[in-house]
Amino acid sequence: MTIPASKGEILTNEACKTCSVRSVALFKDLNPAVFEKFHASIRDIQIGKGESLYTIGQAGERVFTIREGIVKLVQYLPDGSQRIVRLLKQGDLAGIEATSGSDYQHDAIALTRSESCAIPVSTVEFLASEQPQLHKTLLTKWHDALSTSDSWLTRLSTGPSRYRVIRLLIWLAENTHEKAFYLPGREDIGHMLALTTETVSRTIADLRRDKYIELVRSDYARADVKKLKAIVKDEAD
Amino acid sequence: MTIPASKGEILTNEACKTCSVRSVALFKDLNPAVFEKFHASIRDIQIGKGESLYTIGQAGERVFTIREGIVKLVQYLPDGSQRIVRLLKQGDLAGIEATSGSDYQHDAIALTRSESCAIPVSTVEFLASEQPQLHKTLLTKWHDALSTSDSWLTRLSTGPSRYRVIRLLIWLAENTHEKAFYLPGREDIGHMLALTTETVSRTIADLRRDKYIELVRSDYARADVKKLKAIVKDEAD
DNA sequence: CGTGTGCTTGACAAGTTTCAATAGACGTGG
DNA sequence: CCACGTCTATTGAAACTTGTCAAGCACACG
Repeated sequence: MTIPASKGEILTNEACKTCSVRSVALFKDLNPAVFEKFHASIRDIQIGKGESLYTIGQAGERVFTIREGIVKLVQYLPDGSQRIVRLLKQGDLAGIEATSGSDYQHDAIALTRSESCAIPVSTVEFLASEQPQLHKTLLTKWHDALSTSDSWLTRLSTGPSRYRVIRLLIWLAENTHEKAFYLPGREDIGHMLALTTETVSRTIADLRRDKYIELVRSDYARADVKKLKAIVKDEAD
Repeated sequence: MTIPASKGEILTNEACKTCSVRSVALFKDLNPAVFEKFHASIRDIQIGKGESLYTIGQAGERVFTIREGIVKLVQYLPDGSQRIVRLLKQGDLAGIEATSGSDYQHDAIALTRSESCAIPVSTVEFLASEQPQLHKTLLTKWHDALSTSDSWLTRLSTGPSRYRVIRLLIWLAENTHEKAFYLPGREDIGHMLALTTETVSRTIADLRRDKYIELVRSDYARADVKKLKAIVKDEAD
């Protein structure tokens, strides 16, 4: 199921310059002349739903800037049960632990068809030594990851099932530009919130009956974010 | 309750050279001559149980290397309930988000009397520009924080209360050099595991009756780690 | 037009919280 | 030195939430 990163295509320089995530990407502040020299080491990786970018325990040789799609990071307990510890979306960096010389700590699996740039760690390291600003961008990426992790502990793993599901829906709705957002399968949601699929299914069915959310397709939904926030007493925007 | 970091004492250069956490500290690889120039900006901060190193929302001006004690990082939900997202111990870095220019994201409160070194972010930044190795050490610290966060999601926030308590006890026992380890109050444990104090109390009382743990004082315990691991099917050492 | 996969629902069991009361530990001041 | 108040831990009983097991349903795909 894993797609070797080395299999990807090389993107044209032009494609990189007009990239949708350029403004938040790792190399956003990089001197174009310097960047051009290393451009060829970067691969365009496209994977379908259910395919993986990398696997837990693999040597961390590349980081992946997500351009499109949603990727789950999964860890496992000794009994085989799993936990989704984060979702990555446009602009996020997958496999960031590779930049500290570590093996990958998760399975990175696409929830939706995904596009990403695979960047060798050696490229990151070399460019960072030439352009110190990259260090700062990298720290920001670490910071984002840790903030998200903390937020998952505080907001998605605390309180009754209804609140957890609602907070996840708010997150999904607010991290999408379209009116409708991707709604993961009940089992995946369960693995994000430490709940069973049945409990998640009941909760979502309830929220639909109460008109807080509405399915536009089996895996796309629209939500009344304002009302949802009122329920969990989240600060209004 | 917060102790302004600027109030701390200056440590002698000698004290730094023989520091107990020197081998894992931020400046472990630093050229002594360079270090000496910035030594004076570092303060020795000692705080008692219940006092805080910094508070959520404060401008992140310093990072703190913990030399002694246990510090909890706390976040809050809109309804006022709290969640402990990590515990810091000897060698860990508190307030690491300050190095990415962010405000502090938690309340950092001592569970036991604690000693730490307060290092201005400006010092870290300047030294990093002189000694690139420091960048790598810093990335390692970020990586440690994120690994711990992931592990709290996977191991401490998943499964029945008994398993969560046991996994926390294992963590506490393994992160202590003495035979007995610090056992936090039931309420704090509850905030780490997303359980009520009553549930935690019952679970710990049960584990005591079943002889898996034994209190040597109200807040210190000894545990049969091997048996505990067998229960949660953790890989034996 | 079956077959598979994922979603929903029901009924019951198990686990957890809630509310309330009691018991212990500890420090203060009489 | 003991009495008292405070704070934390423990325990019980009832209410509630979530998990488990089992069945039915819907939609997609071959």
